[in-house]
Amino acid sequence: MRVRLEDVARAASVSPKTVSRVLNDEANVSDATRLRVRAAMEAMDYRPLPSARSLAGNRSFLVAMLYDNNDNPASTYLAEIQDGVLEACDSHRYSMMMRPLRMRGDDFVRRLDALISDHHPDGVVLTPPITDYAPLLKRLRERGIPYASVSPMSRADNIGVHMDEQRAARTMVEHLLSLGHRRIAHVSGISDHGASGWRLAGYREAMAAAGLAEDPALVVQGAFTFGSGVDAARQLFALKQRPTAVFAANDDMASGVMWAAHEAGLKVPQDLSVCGFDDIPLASQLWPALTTIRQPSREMGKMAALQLLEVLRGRGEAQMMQMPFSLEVRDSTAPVS
Amino acid sequence: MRVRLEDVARAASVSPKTVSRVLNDEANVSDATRLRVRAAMEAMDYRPLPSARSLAGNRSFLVAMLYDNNDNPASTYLAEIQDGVLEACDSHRYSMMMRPLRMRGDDFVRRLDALISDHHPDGVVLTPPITDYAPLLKRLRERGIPYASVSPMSRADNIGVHMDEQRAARTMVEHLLSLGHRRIAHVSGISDHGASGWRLAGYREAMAAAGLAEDPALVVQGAFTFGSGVDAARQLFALKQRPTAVFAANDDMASGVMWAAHEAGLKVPQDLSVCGFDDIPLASQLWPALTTIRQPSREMGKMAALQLLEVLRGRGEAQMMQMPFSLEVRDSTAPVS
DNA sequence: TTGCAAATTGACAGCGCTGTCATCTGTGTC
DNA sequence: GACACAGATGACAGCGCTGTCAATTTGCAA
Repeated sequence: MRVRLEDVARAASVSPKTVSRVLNDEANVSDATRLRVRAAMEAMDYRPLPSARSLAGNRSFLVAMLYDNNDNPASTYLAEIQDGVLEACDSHRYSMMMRPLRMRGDDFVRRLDALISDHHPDGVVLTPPITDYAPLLKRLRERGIPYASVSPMSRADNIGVHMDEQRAARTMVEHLLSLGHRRIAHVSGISDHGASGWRLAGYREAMAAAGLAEDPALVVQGAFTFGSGVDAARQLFALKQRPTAVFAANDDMASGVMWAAHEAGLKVPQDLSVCGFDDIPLASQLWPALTTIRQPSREMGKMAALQLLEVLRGRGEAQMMQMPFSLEVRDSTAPVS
Repeated sequence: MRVRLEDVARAASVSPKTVSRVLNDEANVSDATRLRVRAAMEAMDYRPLPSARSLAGNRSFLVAMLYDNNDNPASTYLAEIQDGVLEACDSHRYSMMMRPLRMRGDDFVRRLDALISDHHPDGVVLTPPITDYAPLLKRLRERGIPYASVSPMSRADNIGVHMDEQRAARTMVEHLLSLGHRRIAHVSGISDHGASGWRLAGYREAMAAAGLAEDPALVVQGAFTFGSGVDAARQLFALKQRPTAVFAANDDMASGVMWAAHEAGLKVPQDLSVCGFDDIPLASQLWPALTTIRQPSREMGKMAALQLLEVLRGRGEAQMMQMPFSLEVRDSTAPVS
C-alpha cells in the first residue's frame, strides 16, 4: 500500500497535522520537529497525494499556460517558453498544463471560465497575444486567479517578464544603417500583438534618428507567418525603387522574405540584406544564416512562471522582470553594394 | 458557491450516487432518470471537481505524454503530437500533461517512478525513443499503467499508432531513382531510434531492387540534428565520387545537407538532389523547398491517445493503428544532370 | 518562583466525490 | 396470486489530506 501522511506522522511520533505543516513549509514548527519529520518523509519516500491535498486545501498546485492556437500553430517559440515554465513549476512541485485558448470569436471569456472550472489552476501564465485581451484579464481578476505574462503590451500592474523589444528593433535597424543601407523596409506583424508595435516603433525610431523620412511603401503589414513574409516581399520587390534591406518582425517572415528573394533571383545578402527577430532554430538553418535578435524564450518562460509562483506561495516578491536581448549578426546582412 | 453533485441530485430528485452514475456513464440507470439528471447538470452548469473524483475514485483522469528531452529540444514534431494528444484527451474530458524523461543515465526507471508517484497519471503516451526502452515498459506494466506508443519499434503487444516508414523511405529513394540518380547517399539517424533502422532499411531495399550494390561510403551516420546533417554532407562531398542525391533520415538533417551544399558551392537541385523525411514546417520554408515524406504527426498523436483512452475507459477496442504517408515532391530534387 | 503571551502541537471535522452493499421496483413464471 | 430475479436506486462510509480551533508547552519578565 502507499505511504500516507498518517504513516509518516506515526513514524515521526507527531500528529498528522504537524506533518502537513512541514509538508507545506508552514510556520510554527520547531526546528527539531521539522527535521525529524523531514527525515521520516525521506526514509519512507513519502509522496503526498495531489488529489487529497487539492480537495482538502482547496488549491490544485496546477499552473496552466495559455496560448492562442489561432496564430501559433505548434510554434517553436511556444515550445521553448513551455520548457521554461515546466522547469520552474517542477522546481516548486507544481504541475503544469498547456491549454490552447482561441481568441477568435467573442466567447473566449466563456471558454476561459470552462477551462478554470474544469481544471482549477491556481494560476496561469499568459503568452502573447493572450496577454493583452482586457476582458480576459478582467475575468481572471474577478475569479481571483493570479497570472503572469510573457511580453505583455502593458508592463503596469502586471507581473511576468518582458524584453525591450523596441530598443532591440532599433539596434537591428542601426546595424543595417551601419552597413550603409538607407532604403530599409519593414515587414510588421499582426497589429494586435504588442511585439508588432514595438518592433515597428524601433524601426521608425532608428530611421528617424538617421534623418531618414519614412516611406510608407517600405512598411508592409504581415502576419508573423512564412507565407505572409513571402507576400510582403513580393510586394516590396515590385516597387520601382526596391529596398536594399528588409527587417522582418520575426524569423518566420524573414525566411519568407528570403524565399521570395530567391524566387525573384535576388542574392542574399549581395542584392538584399534580410534580418529577423526571435532567433528560432530555423534562423541558423537557413542559407545564408539569418541575422536576427536573440530572444531568450526559454528563460523568459521560466522567469514568468517563477514570478507567478511567488504569488501563489504567498510571497509579495513578484515583479515584471526585464530580460536582455542580443544582436546575432550572421550571413544574411552585408554592406550595401 | 460552486455547484456540487449533491445540488444536482437534489434538483433532479435522485440520490447523489445516481448522479455519479450518470456522470460516469455507468450502467443500470433508467433512460428517464439519465435524461433528467443530464438536464439538471446542464441547467446548473455542473462541473465535477477533479480532485474529489480522483480521491474517491482512485483515478486521476490524467494522461501524461512522455518525451525524451535529450534528443528532442523543443521540436516541432513533438509539438504537433502534443496538439493531437491534447485534442483526444479533451474530447474525453481527460487532462493531459507533457513530461520530459531524460533517457540518458541509468536511473530513468527511478525517475519514471517519481513521475508516477507525483502525478498519478491513469495512462501514458510514449514518443520515440522512449517507446523502446524495455525496462521502462516493464515498469509501466508492473505498476499497471496502460500506455500507447507513437511509432514504437515493435508493433507486437503494443497499442498506439505507427506508419510504414520503411515503405515510405523506399518510396522516397524510388523517386530519386526514377529521376536517374544512381549514386544516392543516405544520412541515417541515431541508431537506437526505430525510425533510423526503418528508413535505412527502406533505402537499402530500394537500392537493391534497382540492382545497385551498396557503397558503404554513401551511408553516413547522423543524429537527427541540423548540425549532424552538415557534418555528414561535408563528409560525402569529400568523396572522390560525390553522390548526386542525398536522402536524409529527417528534415532537420536534410536542411543541414542543403546548407553544406550551399557552403560547397553546389546548387540544389541542379548539382545535388536532397530530400528528407517528416515534412516539418521548415521543409517548405527552405529554398529550394524540400522534397520529403509527409508524416501526419498531429493525427498520430491523436490516434495514439484515443487508443489509450479506449483502454482507460475499459473498452477492449484498442489496437495498433497504421497511418498513411505521402511523398511530397517539391523543388529540392531534380533529374540527374 | 509565578504569571502571561507566544510558540508549538494536536483533535476533529469535512472537502466532494465514489465503492460497497442493501433495498426497492417491476416483470415474467408457474 | 405467490415467487424469483434482474434492474434501478439509495444509504453510508471513507478516500488522504488541511482548516479551525483548542490544548499544551515554552520563554521570559516580574
